[in-house]
Amino acid sequence: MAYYKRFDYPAPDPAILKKLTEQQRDMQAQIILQKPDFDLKLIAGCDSSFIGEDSILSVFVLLAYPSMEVLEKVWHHGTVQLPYIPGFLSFREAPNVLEAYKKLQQKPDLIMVDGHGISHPRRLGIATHLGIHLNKPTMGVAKKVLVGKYKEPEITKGAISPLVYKEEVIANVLRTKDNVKPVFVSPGHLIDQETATRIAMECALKHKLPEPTRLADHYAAVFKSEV
DNA sequence: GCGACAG
DNA sequence: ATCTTGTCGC
Repeated sequence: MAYYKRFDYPAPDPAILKKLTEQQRDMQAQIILQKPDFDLKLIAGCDSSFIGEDSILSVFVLLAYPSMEVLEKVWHHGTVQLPYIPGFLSFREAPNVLEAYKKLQQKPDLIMVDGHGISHPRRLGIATHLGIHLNKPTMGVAKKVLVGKYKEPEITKGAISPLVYKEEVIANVLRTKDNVKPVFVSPGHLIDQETATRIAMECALKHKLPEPTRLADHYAAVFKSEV
């Protein structure tokens, strides 16, 4: 059996990959990046963790903005159908994430996703993917770069540096805490780069990760013991 | 051909 | 993502 590069995963069926890329092409045409029209009151944080090789646990935490008070936390446990392949993360995780989203009693004005938005080879990171499926403003906060080049931002909190890919700014490298590695903030859908960056900074209290994704990550670990 | 590669 | 020990700093 063919294996994908250095990963020990079976290579995806070429026919499946073709369908995925075609789907991405269609989604590409729908990405809207502009000043959001919402009056931000509710913001959600989203994150997934794995239990074994194909068992996934997705979590949503709903917070009041700007108080950052936790209002709801929901999760969904399921099975993934595809291996992790850089650039195709959303096809592996989004189905389960969408199931978790359905369990929220109240829907947020904006979703902050653990991962990239448009800072992706085809501008379709998981934050963008989810935004299009839900027709909801989304933004991505990633811990590591996927594509693009950047200069290290100043070492002080609040410093930003553009992430450039093919002559285009696709994210802001944002220092959310002094002397700590920066995060990569990019718009997902129905929001613009400036607003996404401002909100990420406003939600960064005492930690590197903004509260929404930090708490989603935290509760993912907590709920894991309940599965 | 050689690295790089979200979670 | 996950597997893992000690270690540095607020």
